[in-house]
Amino acid sequence: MQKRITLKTVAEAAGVSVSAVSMALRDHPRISETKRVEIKALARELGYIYNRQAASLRQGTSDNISICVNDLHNPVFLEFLTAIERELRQSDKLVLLCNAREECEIQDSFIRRMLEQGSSGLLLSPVEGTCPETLRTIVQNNFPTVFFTRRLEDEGFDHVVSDDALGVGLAVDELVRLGHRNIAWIGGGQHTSTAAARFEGFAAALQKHGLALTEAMVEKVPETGLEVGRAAMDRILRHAPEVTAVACFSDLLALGAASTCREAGRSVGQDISIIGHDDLEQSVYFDPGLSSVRVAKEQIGRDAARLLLNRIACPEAPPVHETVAPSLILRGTTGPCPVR
Amino acid sequence: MQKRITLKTVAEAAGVSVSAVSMALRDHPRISETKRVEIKALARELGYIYNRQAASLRQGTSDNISICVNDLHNPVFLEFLTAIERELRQSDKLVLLCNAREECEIQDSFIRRMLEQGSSGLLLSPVEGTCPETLRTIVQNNFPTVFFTRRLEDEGFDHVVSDDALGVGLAVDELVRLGHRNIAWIGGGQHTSTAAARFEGFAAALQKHGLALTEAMVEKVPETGLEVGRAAMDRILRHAPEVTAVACFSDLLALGAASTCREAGRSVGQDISIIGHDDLEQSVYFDPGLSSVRVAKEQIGRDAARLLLNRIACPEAPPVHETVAPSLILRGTTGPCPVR
DNA sequence: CGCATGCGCTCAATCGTTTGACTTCATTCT
DNA sequence: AGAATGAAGTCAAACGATTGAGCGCATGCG
Repeated sequence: MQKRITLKTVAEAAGVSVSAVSMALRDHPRISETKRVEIKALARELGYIYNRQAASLRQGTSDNISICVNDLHNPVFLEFLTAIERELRQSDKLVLLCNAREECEIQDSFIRRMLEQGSSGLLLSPVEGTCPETLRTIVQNNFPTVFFTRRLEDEGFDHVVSDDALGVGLAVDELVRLGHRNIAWIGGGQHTSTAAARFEGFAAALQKHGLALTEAMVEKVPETGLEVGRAAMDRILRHAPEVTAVACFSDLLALGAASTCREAGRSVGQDISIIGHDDLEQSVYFDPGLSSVRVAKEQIGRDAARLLLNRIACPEAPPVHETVAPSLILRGTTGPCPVR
Repeated sequence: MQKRITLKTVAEAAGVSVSAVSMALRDHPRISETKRVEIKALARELGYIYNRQAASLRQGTSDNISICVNDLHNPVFLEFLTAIERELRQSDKLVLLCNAREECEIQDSFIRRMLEQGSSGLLLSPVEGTCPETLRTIVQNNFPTVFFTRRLEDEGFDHVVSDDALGVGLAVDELVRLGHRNIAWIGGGQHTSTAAARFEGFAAALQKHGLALTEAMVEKVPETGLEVGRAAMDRILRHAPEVTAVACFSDLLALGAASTCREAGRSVGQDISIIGHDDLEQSVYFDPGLSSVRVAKEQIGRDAARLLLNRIACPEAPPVHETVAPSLILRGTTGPCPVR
């Protein structure tokens, strides 16, 4: 096994100094056109591999960016990631991804590791119950960080989130307009800003329309999976049969709820209306298509990425808080309130 | 903004040499118990952050491992990842993840970047049409690499895959046992080992049972999403109405197909049987539960990770090829062939 | 002709950590 | 007593790329 090809190897082969090679490869003007071409060709031929560890040790910077997502099991995060990566690829940053699976420990060790690796910034959709220790690490090392999808109470950090309360408000308004009076809620049992805001939006909207919020009509489930939605809907059908419409924290919950309704012989969109939240790419393909609150994922991802680049360039700027308005997408799961 | 805290900072504060601090932090026996405790406490107090770039530059090794997945849109890859990460976390390796979104260029630049970063190994579920250039990069730098879920024709690499042909064979056997004679196929239009093997398994099984394979009954779609499955099933219903059972390349396709059938008024599991492949975690929650070929994701992920660690430890060992047998999981979407 | 200018390149220090060689001092063995 | 051993550190040379300073050499100008 031969030794690693370094600048030195190339320099010796080309009969020039190490610095000349370094500069040639980076198109530094101090090196002549002819030499540059020659050196580059030689480097390629020898199979030279740039050593970023050495480079960034010397320079004190790196051009990779870390993303830590609370849980990839919800496909909505994939959509955020796509938008973020699209934006960051343009600036030739490498994106390193971590799926924290809603475990604080995973998130923690990833962040620490990224600091050790010299990552230049972090995009964070924090896990439920993110420990203060983690935040301290970020602050102490002033690690450029932008929160997205979920924010913290601490106002000192940048964040880009959806206007969750507004979104649920839009959903409830539409259900009321369709004549529904007994509207249930599924989701929002997590201790996250998103869960809190969406439920508050629900409660506020009910109040605005003078509707009651009874205990049997609220299912504060702690997760967002399909199966959880199914079970929650089952409880609602049994304990609150008067319900004709359901607003859900997420599309996954809504799809689960719809499946329970169908099983119970209630036609979704006619006997009972269901609205999700997030507007997953695949929600349009369900039968009937899921009505949902469309979170501006493209914009949130893009803006979070840009904000991070700004923050890296200018660490002392005051924190930026961005709240992006969602919109309502109506498909087949919502319809007029059935007459008794 | 203060300068970065380094070993030197800590050493000066503790009144010892830089090497002493380095050794103390790594529990080197040459440092006494008392000094070690003292130095560690001081390092923590000062907020010392280990600089891995410097360390691995010096050592010529790093302890992070890269995973590149062809496309996270299929949730089955999340399940593989979970298994892999579980295994690697034990050995205190950092896992760096890339979603190649089935684009060769993304995969390519990730791999190159990982070489530059000094990643110690790669787990790769290669994108469709992985270019030879990429493989050359891997070989030339003898970058320890294990392929999983999809393999290459090149026998020189390690791989861990499911026995795809066997899996589809099991599915067809079951459908035949249930009395079906007109069995259609959806999927497998991609240029991947998985697509080829699953379709071959289908064709071979039909032949074994003396059944015909007509063109109208084969939908070689190039993707695996829900919507593609829906469209494919639609074409089958129109052009091959005699079909009573469908074997699919993936669960996503199968779920799409099932949705089309329901829409067309065909009761899935009674009028028509559908079998998926992969056995996604969520497939059990659909209504009716999806029958599927269960790929041993836990085992494949675990073994791929272990294989990689072996490969890293021993780069010259002969390549290992592992094929893991899947099993058949029957739920509600399969039933006896309806009598005419 | 002599001196400044600038081009094109080399030199050497540097980033932070690791590690084999070396030092110092105390203790043990012969 | 003198040599040998060992414990607990220190020293300095790496790892590979970058970069400010420096150095010939040719050209231009007065």
